Amino acid sequence: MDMNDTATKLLDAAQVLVQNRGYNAFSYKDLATTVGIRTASIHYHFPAKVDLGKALMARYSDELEQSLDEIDRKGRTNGAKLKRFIGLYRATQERGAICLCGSLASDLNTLPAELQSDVTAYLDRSEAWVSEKIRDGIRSGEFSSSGTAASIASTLVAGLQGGLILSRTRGSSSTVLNHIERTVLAALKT
Amino acid sequence: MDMNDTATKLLDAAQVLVQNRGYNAFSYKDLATTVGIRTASIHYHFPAKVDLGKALMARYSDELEQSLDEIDRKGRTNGAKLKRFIGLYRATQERGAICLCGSLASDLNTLPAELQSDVTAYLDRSEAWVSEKIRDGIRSGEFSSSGTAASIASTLVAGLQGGLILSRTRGSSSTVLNHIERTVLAALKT
DNA sequence: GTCTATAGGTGGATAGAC
DNA sequence: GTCTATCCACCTATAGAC
Repeated sequence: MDMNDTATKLLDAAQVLVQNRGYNAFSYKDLATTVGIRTASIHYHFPAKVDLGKALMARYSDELEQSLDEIDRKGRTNGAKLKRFIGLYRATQERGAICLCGSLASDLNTLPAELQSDVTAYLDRSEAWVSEKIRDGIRSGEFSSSGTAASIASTLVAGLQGGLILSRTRGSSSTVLNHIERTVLAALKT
Repeated sequence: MDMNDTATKLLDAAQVLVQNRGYNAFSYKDLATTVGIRTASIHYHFPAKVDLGKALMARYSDELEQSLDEIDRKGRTNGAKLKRFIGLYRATQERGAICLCGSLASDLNTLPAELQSDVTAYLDRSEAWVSEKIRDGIRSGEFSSSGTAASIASTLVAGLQGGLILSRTRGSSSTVLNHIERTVLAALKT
């Protein structure tokens, strides 16, 4: 899979546009301008917009799995793994963007059903992974929480998605993600 | 101000549409169909779409102030006040909607600048109010937190906004807001 | 694979009659 | 205040030449 083929360039450009403007606010024309071809040519690679959306979510979900694998390999404690997970969102924030999935989720009711389910699956997967790390940490004594793993995981994922959205109104100096990290990690040491 | 005049009906319909589908995904035609007039007539009340958006935010911000006033009057403790604040979001969730401001914030880069600043102001105000309750609670000894008021306030507001967005992918049985309430209130008793 | 040309629909918005 | 009629820009998508 050539990283410079047209399909990949289109996916890259589309992802930036969705993360910055939303699924309904970008057009094949925007894409065509960015990549340097005509709108009709895009339809050769992605017959309909929903096909582009599906491909976007497929790639984004693959990348999530790779990131989680890497975190599981490199993180030495569950706490360190959670910090690395939060780091994924920080990287998005630094680009002034929001999560691809958060963007799609906020437009959920306007999406084709086949795209909705991909969004749901991604968010479920994120939450399940976080929940697992917290559960492990509680079992091993690393954490000692008064709350359940599910409660804290839910709070973290919601906070990260909302935090990215809020931080765009604050500019690049936003400290929302730091606040969330601190609060959630503190909740794991009660 | 007649609650049944056309302008109010238009605002009501537009608010539902923005909270369910987003600012860019609703049209004057949708509005016209709902209210039972023609699209051209809408322009008499709101010359441009941005005027409608501004009016929507003005009303929503007024309602926030009223709600916060009421909460300050009726809530007996800071903890009770925070629970009531979370209750505002629960009401939105039960309608299957998201916060008007969360919806607009996720489309922020596509909005006219004059609307962007209204969104920012609303979110800042929410966070400032929450922060104040937490600070009061810490001072009075009701709370005993290891985190700062700003950190926890930020986490709560981000969590609520993100929580509403996530809970749409989970259907009406979503318990995200309960999780957030539990986690944040626990963070105030460390 | 990419192009030109075009279709068919929808967007916000305006002019002017009533 | 609401209507009809209309404008022009934009959207996704298709047909068919190259």
